[in-house]
Amino acid sequence: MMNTTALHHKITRWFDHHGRDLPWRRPDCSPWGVLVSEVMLQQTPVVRVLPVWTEWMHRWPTPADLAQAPTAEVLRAWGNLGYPRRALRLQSTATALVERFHGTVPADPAQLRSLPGIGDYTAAAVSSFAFGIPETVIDTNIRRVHARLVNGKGLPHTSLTAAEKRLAQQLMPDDTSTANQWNKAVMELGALVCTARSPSCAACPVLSECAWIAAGKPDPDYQPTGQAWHGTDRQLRGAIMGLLRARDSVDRAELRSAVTATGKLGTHRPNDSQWERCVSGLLHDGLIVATKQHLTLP
DNA sequence: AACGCGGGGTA
DNA sequence: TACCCAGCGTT
Repeated sequence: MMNTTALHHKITRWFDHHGRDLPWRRPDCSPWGVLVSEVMLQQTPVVRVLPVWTEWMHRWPTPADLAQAPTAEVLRAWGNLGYPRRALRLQSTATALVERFHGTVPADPAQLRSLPGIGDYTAAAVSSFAFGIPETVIDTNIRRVHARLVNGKGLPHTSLTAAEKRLAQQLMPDDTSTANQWNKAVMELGALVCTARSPSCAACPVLSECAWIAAGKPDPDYQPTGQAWHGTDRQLRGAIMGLLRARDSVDRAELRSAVTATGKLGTHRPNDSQWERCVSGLLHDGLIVATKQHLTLP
């Protein structure tokens, strides 16, 4: 293992000067605000989350506020962040916080992990960022920095390995305050400098320690297979949700023409089975509800 | 371990 | 066009 103390110093110092001033990082942001930001940031970039988070925290500043909100309004406020099941789970988490934690956010990662939509990453992130508990945080940015800096790989493997977890724990500073700064700093380094596509190695504070640089920046071991979009169920589900966010309801007989008229499907024309599969899937997920004649948000 | 799940910005 | 993004839950 390399000299980790030098890495800690260089990367946290870099963060002090170059870290972004994001609202959920400010000292006056509540743990609830941190939790909301982390859920919104699950697979959605910072720039798209910013305006939605700001409006969200204005409307529902505490878990109790969100728990009491109409779910249809919650889904509309979620807007086009994507993966709207996250919004349902966030409201369910708000209810659980009221019922099980007196309306507060627990600091214990195991208790956080028990909440709907809170996985290993989000539990560790909230525990560290909101409460200063030095949990080992591992997100896609941190994995990529570790893969390059320590292992000399172009990108980490698709799935998180036990070896990666051990490495992340070994790299954690012993000092609590430094450990929490390290979590934020490595994540930010991955987001701003050590990016997936075209990293800005000239701006990197640990360029001279980087195993990937030393190895001649080899290409990733594997070929990423991107998600399809055009014609998929996700596209159609998203188009149906987009229509219902803009309307009170839609007549079931007019669903196809109304969704098609939004233009969100491009040239794709779903067949009967795809329409049926997507509508029943949205019903099953609780993202829409059906009366005899209409579909609406919950 | 692999898959389904949104949507938009970027190279 | 393909890839990427502060992942999670299910199979």
